[in-house]
Amino acid sequence: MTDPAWLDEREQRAWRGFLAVNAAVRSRIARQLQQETGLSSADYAVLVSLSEAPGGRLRVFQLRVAADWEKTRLTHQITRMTSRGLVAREPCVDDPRGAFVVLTEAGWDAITGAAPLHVAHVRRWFFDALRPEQVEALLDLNDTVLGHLREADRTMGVPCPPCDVPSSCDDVLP
Amino acid sequence: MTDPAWLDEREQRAWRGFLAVNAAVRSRIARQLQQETGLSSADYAVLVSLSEAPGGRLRVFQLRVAADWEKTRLTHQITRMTSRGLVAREPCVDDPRGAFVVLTEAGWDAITGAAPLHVAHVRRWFFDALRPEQVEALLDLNDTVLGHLREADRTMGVPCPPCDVPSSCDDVLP
DNA sequence: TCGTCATGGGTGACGTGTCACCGACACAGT
DNA sequence: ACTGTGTCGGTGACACGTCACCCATGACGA
Repeated sequence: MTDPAWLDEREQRAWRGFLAVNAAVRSRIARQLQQETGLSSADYAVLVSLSEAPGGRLRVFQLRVAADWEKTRLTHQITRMTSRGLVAREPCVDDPRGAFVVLTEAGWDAITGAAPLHVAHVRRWFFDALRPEQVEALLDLNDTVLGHLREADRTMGVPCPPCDVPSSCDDVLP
Repeated sequence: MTDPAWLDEREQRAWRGFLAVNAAVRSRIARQLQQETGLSSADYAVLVSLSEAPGGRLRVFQLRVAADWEKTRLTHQITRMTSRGLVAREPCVDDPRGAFVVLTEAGWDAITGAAPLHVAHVRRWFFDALRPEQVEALLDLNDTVLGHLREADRTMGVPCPPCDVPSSCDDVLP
């Protein structure tokens, strides 16, 4: 192991590049999507998660786990999207303190219109640059780091997600 | 080439993982750094860029290029950091409409205190999980994608950075 | 000399994210 | 009944990021 108090030159480059690439790709895609559809990346992520759920409906905490967001962030996001007519809140009969979020007609239109554009941007700014073995390496790196984080959460007190939810997906999709 | 209107299963996993890993690692590091030092990731990035410049001084547009930030974002960030005493603005004698940003005493203290903690977090949440060949693959991926983006900028109208600056580094450093 | 345009930098409004805190409900032990 | 404690969800204040727009300076041609 090298000196743990600092990063060596390779690690430095790898870390800064890791941040720079992600920020650059995301900002390009977010800006274009915003201009073309009026949707932010956060809007898009919520719409995708809901559109992948049966009936376009999800409990708030399911959406929270699916997107790996903080509770309050999601509450505010839903409030704003409700005021724009993209989603709607519905009370939950089983659990009086629970609530559903449902895709509206306008929400369906928004996500079906935005998804092809978003895919095109992801291709253009990301996958068009990558060779197949680089995609493979990325998959490996993702699994490794996410597994590492989950393992750390597990050995500390963090419990498993409270409910069965498809998969973790942050920010921009698909 | 596969159907350009959609992502196949591997691409989907790679892309969502790319976003999820980055968000998870960054949020963990940002939260810990905030708790321990009161510095946000944006604060830290600015402090690092300034601390790497001779005299801890940089023209505003140099800082902007170094961090690859939007102009207004940097202006607001500097204003906030100035009000907290971490940096100071100084007029530029050469260019009457220019301005310098300078690290204050408190700014030096903040960055020298925060850097070792930050490095420890980057190790813990990121490099501790990675084998050397994964770091190598990440370096390759970074260069590939950043090169792709720069190439796209070049063939379109985007000019080169207006000034010679060390290197692009977004958000959190080192 | 007078427009015109590019550059360096800033301001204000507004959307977004986070923190501290609250309310309602369920369930445990006493 | 009575008080924790945990879960599900929300509110308000404040920090952060972006957009549209402004001001000042300087280069350049008519």
